[in-house]
Order: sequence, then C-alpha cells, then structure tokens
Amino acid sequence: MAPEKARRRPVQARAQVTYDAILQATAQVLVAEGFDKASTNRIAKVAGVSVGSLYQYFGNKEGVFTALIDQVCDEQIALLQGMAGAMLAAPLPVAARAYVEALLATHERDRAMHEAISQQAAHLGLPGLRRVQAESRRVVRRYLEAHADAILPTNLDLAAFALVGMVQGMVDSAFFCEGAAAWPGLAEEICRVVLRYLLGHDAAPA
Amino acid sequence: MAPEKARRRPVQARAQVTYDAILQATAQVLVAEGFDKASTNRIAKVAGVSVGSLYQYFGNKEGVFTALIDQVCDEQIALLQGMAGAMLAAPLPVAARAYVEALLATHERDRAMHEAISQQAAHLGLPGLRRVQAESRRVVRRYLEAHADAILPTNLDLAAFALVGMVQGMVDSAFFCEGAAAWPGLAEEICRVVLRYLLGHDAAPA
Amino acid sequence: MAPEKARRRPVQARAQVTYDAILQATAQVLVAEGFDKASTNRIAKVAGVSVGSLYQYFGNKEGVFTALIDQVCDEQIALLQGMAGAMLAAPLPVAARAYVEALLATHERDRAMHEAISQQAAHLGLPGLRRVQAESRRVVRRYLEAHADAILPTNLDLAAFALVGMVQGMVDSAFFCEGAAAWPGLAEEICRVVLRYLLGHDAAPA
Amino acid sequence: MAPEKARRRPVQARAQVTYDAILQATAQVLVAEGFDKASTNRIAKVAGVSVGSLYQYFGNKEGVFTALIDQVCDEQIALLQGMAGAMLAAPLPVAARAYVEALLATHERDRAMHEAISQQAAHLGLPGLRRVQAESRRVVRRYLEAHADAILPTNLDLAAFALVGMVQGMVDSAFFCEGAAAWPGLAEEICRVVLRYLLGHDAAPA
DNA sequence: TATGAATGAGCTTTCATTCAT
DNA sequence: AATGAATGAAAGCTCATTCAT
Repeated sequence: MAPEKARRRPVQARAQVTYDAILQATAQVLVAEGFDKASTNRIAKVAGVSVGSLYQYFGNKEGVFTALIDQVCDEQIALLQGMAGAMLAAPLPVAARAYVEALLATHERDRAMHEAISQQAAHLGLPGLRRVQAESRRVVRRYLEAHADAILPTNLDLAAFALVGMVQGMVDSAFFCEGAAAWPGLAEEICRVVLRYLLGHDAAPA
Repeated sequence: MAPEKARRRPVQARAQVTYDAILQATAQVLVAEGFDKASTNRIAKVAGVSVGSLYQYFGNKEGVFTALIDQVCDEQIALLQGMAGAMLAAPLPVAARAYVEALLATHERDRAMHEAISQQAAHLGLPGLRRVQAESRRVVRRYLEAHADAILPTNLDLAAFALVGMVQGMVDSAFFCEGAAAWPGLAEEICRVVLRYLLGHDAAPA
Repeated sequence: MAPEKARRRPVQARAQVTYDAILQATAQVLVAEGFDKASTNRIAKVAGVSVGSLYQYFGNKEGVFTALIDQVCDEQIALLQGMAGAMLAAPLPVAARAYVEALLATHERDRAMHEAISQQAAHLGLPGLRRVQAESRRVVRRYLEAHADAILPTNLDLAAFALVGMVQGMVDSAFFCEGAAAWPGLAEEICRVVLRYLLGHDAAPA
Repeated sequence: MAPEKARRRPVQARAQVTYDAILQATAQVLVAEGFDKASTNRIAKVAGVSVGSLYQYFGNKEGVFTALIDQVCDEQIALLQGMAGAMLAAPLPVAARAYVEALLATHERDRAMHEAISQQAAHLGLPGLRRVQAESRRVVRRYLEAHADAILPTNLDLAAFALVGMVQGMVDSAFFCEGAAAWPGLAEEICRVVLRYLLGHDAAPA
C-alpha cells in the first residue's frame, strides 16, 4: 500500500456521518472478520456506502486504517492526559494503581480491536503506537518530576522509559498468556514491581 | 491463509538444499521487501527454485512462514536453555545481567526479521511467540526455585510471569523507541528493576 | 469445481449487457475451442469484458457454465411445453411425428453446444438434463392420459418413461453415429417404434 | 491433452504387473475421487509406482485414460459377442430378454465407473463408445438376419440401429432417473418395446 | 457529490511432464 | 528400468482503484 494520497476532511454534517460510518465499519469488519477480509469494497458495503465515497474521504485503503488507528490512539492519549491531571498530586501507590488498572481496563475493553490491529496491521499502527508511548512517557515523567524527592531514580527520562515499558510488557503478557489476565493479584504484583523500582521497598501502608 | 495442508519431508540431499534455500529466501525477502512483497513466486525466484518445489515442501504459503518462524523460535529457545544451564547457580545480579544482555543482543542481531514478522505476519508468529514466552517463564521459574530463600516473591509462577513480561516490555520499548536501545545505562536500569523487584533493594556490591 | 458462491443480479442496463455477453462468449468458446480452453480469462476476453466482471456476476467458474446450461435447458423446456399445448388433441401419429421431428431439429440446431456440454461438462449438465427429462415425461404422460383409451400401455408412468428414453436413445444414436442423422426414413422409423409400442401395430393410414 | 505420443507395450511379467496396477489405480481414483483428482501423480502414488514409470508405459495422461476405457470397452464387446454366439438361434423373446438383462446388469455392475467416465472424461470415451455401439449393431443385425422371416422390419441396418439406440436409451434413462432402475416391470417393458417393434405384437406365449 | 460497474495486475496453487540419479 | 525432485505454464480468483453516469 502506498502512503495516502489525498483526503478530504468532512465539513458538512452528512459528510461526517459517512466518514464515521466508514471508520466504524472498518473496526467492525476488522474485529469480526479479520484484516484479510477487510477489503475496501467490504468495508464500504458494511458502512452502507459506495466504494467511491470511501475513496473520496480516505484516498486509499491505507488511509482508512490509519484514520481508524489514529482515532483509537487519540482516545487512548486523551485518557492518559485526563488521568495525569487527576493523579499528579496523588501518592505513588495510588497513582501507580490507577495507571495499571487503567491500562488493564483499556486492554480488556477493546482487546479484540487491539489484537486485530497489532496482529494484522501492525505496520500501519506503528506511528500511532509511538505517539501513545511517547505521550505515556511524558505523562509519567511529569509525575516523577513532581515526586522526585520521594523516589530512587535520578535519571527521570530513563525511569519513565523503564516504567512505561515494564508495565506495558506485563499487561501485554497478561493478555497474551491465555487466562493470565484474570489472575488474582496480578494488578497488585505489577504495582509492586513499580513501587519497588521507584522506592526500593513496598509502599508503607501508612 | 488456511492452516498448512501437507508437506513432504526432504530425504535426498538436494531436497534439503532446496528446503533451506526456500526458508532463507523467505527471511531475506521478508526483511528486504516486506511481507506484502513476499509472494510465493517471489520467494521461489529468490531461492533459485521453482514455485512447484516450494509447494512440495511447504504445502501452502502459510507453511513457509510458520516454518521460518518456528526455526527462529527454536533457536531462541535453545539459547534460553543453554543460558539456563550455565546460570542456574549464578548469583542473581549476574544471572539477571546475563539474561537482559542476551535478550538485547538477540533483538539486536535479528532485529530486522523480528520486526518484519511482528509487524506484518504477527498472526503467524503467535504460536511461536507463545512457545518462547512459556519456555522463558519455565526457565526463570526454575532459577527462582533454586534461589527461593534469597528473594521476596513467594508466588514463583507470578514472579516468573512478571519478570519475563517486564524485561520483554522494556527491551521491546528500547528497540521500538528510536535510539533508546543505544542508551548508556539501559541494561543496568533493566537489571535494577529486576533486582529491586526480587530483593527489595539493589544488589549489594559483593 | 465447488458449487457457486454468490452472484450479483444485473440491475443497470449495461450490467445486463455484460451478463449476456459473458454467457454468449462462454457458448462460443465452448463450441469453438472446447471445455479445456474455456478458462475464465479466455471467456472474459472473448466477451470483451474483464475477468473481474465475470466473477461479479457468476461467483465462480462453475457458475458461468451452469447459468449457460440452465438457459439452454429452459429454452428446451419452453419448446416442449409449447408443443404439448398444440399437440394435446392431435392423433397419435401426428403427435409422435411432431415430437420426434422437434427433437431431431433441436439436436441439429445446437448440436455443437450439446456435444460440447455432454462431452466435457457433463457433470455440470446433469441437473439441467434431469429437469428436461422430467418435464418431457410429464408432458408425454399428460398426452397419454388424454389418449389412454387408444393405447395399449396401462402403466402410464412407465410408458412415458419408456417413450422418452427410447426416442432420446435413438436420436442420440443418430447424431452419435457418423452420418446416421441424415438417413432417409430415420424419423419415420423412430415413429414406427413409438406407434407399435403404443398401439401394437402401425397407425392405420385412416 | 495432446494425443498420446508413445507407449511401451509391457513384455516382461513385472512390467505387466506395473501396467495393470496403474490402470487399476486409475479406475479406483476415478471412481472414488473423481476425474479432477485423478492426476498422474496421484494415480502413480495409488498404484505404488513412480510417475516416471507411468509415463514410461502410457506416454501421457490421456494415454492412461484411453487405455482404461479401451479395456472396459473390450470387456463389453467380448460379453456381447459371447452372448451373440449363445443366442443366435434363440427365439426373439428369449434373445431380447437376455440382451436387455445383460445391459442392465452391466450398467449395474460398473455403474460408478461408467458415470465417472461419461460425466468427466466423455471426450476420451467417444472412440470406445463408438466401437461398442458399432459392434452392438453388428451383433444385433446378425441376429435379425437369422430371423429375417419372423420380423416386420426389412431394412435390417436401420432396425439394428433403432434397436440398439432404443434399448440403450431406456437403460440409460433408468439409471439416470433416480430409482427408476429398480422399478419392477422395467426390463419387461423394454422387451415389450422391442418385440412390438419387431413383431407388431407381444410375443405369443409359445 | 455519490454511485457501483468495470478493470486488470497479480496472487496462490495445481499438475503434466522431464530428467539426473 | 525405475525413481521422484524439480519444473513452470497456466488456471481460478481477489481486490484496490477508477470513472462514466
């Protein structure tokens, strides 16, 4: 697939409806039938729209998928930022727990679509994934800055990097490993990893 | 792609040559041109072999890729097991460092192919990836058992799971985040995460 | 060949043109070049249409042939029914002669296509052939009912079966046996077989 | 398929075994899996022989099938001739009955193979079928000559032609029409058709 | 602007046939 | 003579994309 050639941003209300219908149909087909079945013709049909319209709005097939992925990533980033605002002053154990729970919940919620994208359109998802990771690191770093005197790591970039990576890795593993996501004590253990890294010991139950 | 139908195991010498040539060509095309360009005809041509031969040995397209992935995973598992034997008695800081370095080195070595697979044929790689993860957890668990009295976690399954996930996550992040893999202090930081999780503090400098 | 999967019924005018062109091209290629040469690409080319269009209307290769055969059978059945209406009250010798002549004429007319189908796509023609035979028996039986008091056979189902089979067999033989179709007295002899079976003697010349 | 290029007639005992094994495997595959699955490689494998050997004996694929069909036709012709010798002096009702019964029995016996050939390799079967029909007419004609003074038809060629065609037609119909072959009274009715044609009336019961 | 019929390059797969061993 | 690995033309079919209406 060549990089997208042209797209028309929807300006009228009717156009916005069409645009959204296509993205929604894309998500639906992707999840229900897989990337291989997600042809532009199929997507258009499911969206109740002609192929021609799809090409009017998205330029080419890649454009449809990147738009969908961008939308998902934007939501994820918005969630992160919302949480960051609410948690900036929270004590570490609380913030960590909130972060871990949020990631697990997100994964749980659109697990099917994340899997579909990461397993079959991963190359299209890379830029979005990078954006999410970068924003995650920025948010985490900002938190670490605000709590710098309470934690061991001094290189905050490195610490943010490590934190985002380790949590992501454990969460991914949990969903990748049949049944692991439901383990009792999983979220707690992930928090323990985080706290021991940042504090050198488990949080005092204070 | 349907699951593979039938394959003929090579018996004559030249048959083995053909078989290997096809797998090698697959890796090469995958890395150099991407999954989309890796048609069976292209692979056969690069292998210097006819398409017919490809289908004689692999049954269908999927079979070629899964054979390649299996081969890569087998190597990875062999490496793990070799390391496990050598490191079982090693003190934690040494073992951790070896594990982390090995993972980073592996990633470095066939980065291109891992990326190609995980970004474009991830669905075919799942079984192999699971095998590697499961074996990793088994190896790590065996190490933890042998050192159970020196570490904090008591649920060794959960600990092995967390360790494999966190390290994988940080290593992946490092290669995913442009430039991060080369950061000085990266391996050290990953080890620090591991040690603080297992010991509650950094390892005493002997 | 698998049973047909899906087809789009033509709605626009040009679509109908395309549909018909494909069927006509199929007949032409089948007759002129044989079933083996009648690939979907060849048919499409002869029809002056792209392969894609062929698959839009017929779903798969088998679909093209069965549509053609169905069309031929429908014509044949329509002819039968037309004749049945006109001949129901006719005396046996006249009706028999008309039936035999009609079969010979039909065979003569699209001999090439019947041969092509029966010799190279017979398995696809079976359902159509069955339909034609069943309808033939029905029509003949109706005639026999109307003339039941004038004929020897009392089991009309069996008689209809025998009549349709015997006439078909002799007509087929005539066209199968080089030159036999042109024999003088052939039609007359077939009628004689029919009349002697039904009456026990040749028809009185009134 | 091009007409056969060369074949080596088996001269040694071992060669004859191979030759027969291939023909038998062809029949088996044809009946059990259909013409489409009857590739030369498959046939060779079922015959327990290498493809190379198949090509040594039969020159090309068509050669295998025509050899098989020839063999079947030869058997059929031998049967006909055997019957002719035994029946030449028999009275008409007896001879007719024997002929009809023999045809029905033959059909019954290798119904599957006849169907396989006539439905999927009819073009290869034409020459053989012609030979059988021609021989049938010859045999019937010889019988008619010997009984010329007892029958109505005077053009014996035409009569033989009609007889062979009509009986074949009714027998074929019987097997083509689901269930008809098992009808009670079927053979009798076919004989009745024959006798009325030849005598103008049913045979006097001696 | 929206439609959907039409396009055709290109993919996966099969199989008759060859020929070095 | 026998083997079976290798060949590669060609088949059926899909789908991203275009464009006349």
